[in-house]
Amino acid sequence: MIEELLKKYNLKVTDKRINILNTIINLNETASIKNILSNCKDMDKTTVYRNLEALEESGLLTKEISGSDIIYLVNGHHKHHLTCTKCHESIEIDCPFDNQDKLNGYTITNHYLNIEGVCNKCQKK
Amino acid sequence: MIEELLKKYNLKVTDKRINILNTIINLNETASIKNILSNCKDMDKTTVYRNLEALEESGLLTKEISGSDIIYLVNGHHKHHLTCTKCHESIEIDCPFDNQDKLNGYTITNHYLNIEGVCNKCQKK
DNA sequence: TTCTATTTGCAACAAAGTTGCATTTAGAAA
DNA sequence: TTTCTAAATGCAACTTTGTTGCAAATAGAA
Repeated sequence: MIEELLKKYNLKVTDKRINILNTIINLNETASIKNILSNCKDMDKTTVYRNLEALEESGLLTKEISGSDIIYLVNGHHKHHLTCTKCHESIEIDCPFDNQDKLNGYTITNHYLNIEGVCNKCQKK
Repeated sequence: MIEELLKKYNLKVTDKRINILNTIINLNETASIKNILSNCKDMDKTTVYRNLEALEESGLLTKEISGSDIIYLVNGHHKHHLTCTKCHESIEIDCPFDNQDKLNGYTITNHYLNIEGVCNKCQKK
C-alpha cells in the first residue's frame, strides 16, 4: 500500500504524494515526466517536480531511460526492454539474470538491462 | 578514427559531427547535454541537438543515466559491470547479448547491462 | 489541541529544446 | 574537375520544461 511505502522511506504522507505514486504505478513503465504531469493536473507542476526529486532522493523512485524518455519507477519494479532507435517502439524482454542470484561470488541484488536495435518495420524503410 | 566511424553508420562526415563526437569521447562518461553544449560553443545549439538525435538514431550513440544526468556514449565503448553496493568494487562481466544480433525481429545495435550485488568479502562482514 | 517544520500553490522567471526558413556543403554523378 | 542535390547548418523566434522566492496550508509530533 502506498501509505506504508512512504512511511517505509521516512516520507510524510500527503495526498499529493499518494496521487503521484498511484499515477506512476498506473502508467506502468510509461511514467515519463510528461505523462505524470498530464495525469496530475489537480496539482501544481512545482509540487510534482519537487516530489519526484524527494521521492528519488529517498530511494523510493528510480529513473531509467526508456526509448527517448526518462521514466520513473517504484524501486524494484523495473523490467527489461528492447527498443527501436528509429521509431522508439519498445517491447518487454526476458533477461537471463532474472532468475540468477549469484555471479562471480557476488549475491545479485539488482540488475539493469537495456537493448537497442532497429525493428522489423523500420528495417524495411 | 571518427571519420571511419561516421562512414560505418552511413552518416555524412562533417566538421560539426567530428567535433561533437570528439567532445563526447573526451568527456569520457560525463557527456551530459550540458557538458556537450558548453564544449561545442563554436556551433549553434540546434546543430548539436539535431546531430545528437541523428547519431543516436543511427545507433552510433546511446544514452544512459549516470547519477542524475543523461550521458551520451559511443556505441561499443561501454562495458558491463557487476558492482558491489557496499564497497563499490566492480568487475567486468560478459553478457549473453555480446554475440547476438537478432532478437524478436529487431536487429540489435546496442545493449547495456549493469548488475548490482554484494561481493564475497562484504557478505562475510 | 497546539506548534513547527514540511509541503503546497502561485507567479514570475530561467533554462532547455523546437521549428521554419534561407544558406551552405558533402559527396554522388556527369 | 565541375555540377547538382539532398542533407546539414545557423539564425531568430518560439514553445516547452524546469526553478525560485514567498505566503498559505497542513502532517504529525509534543
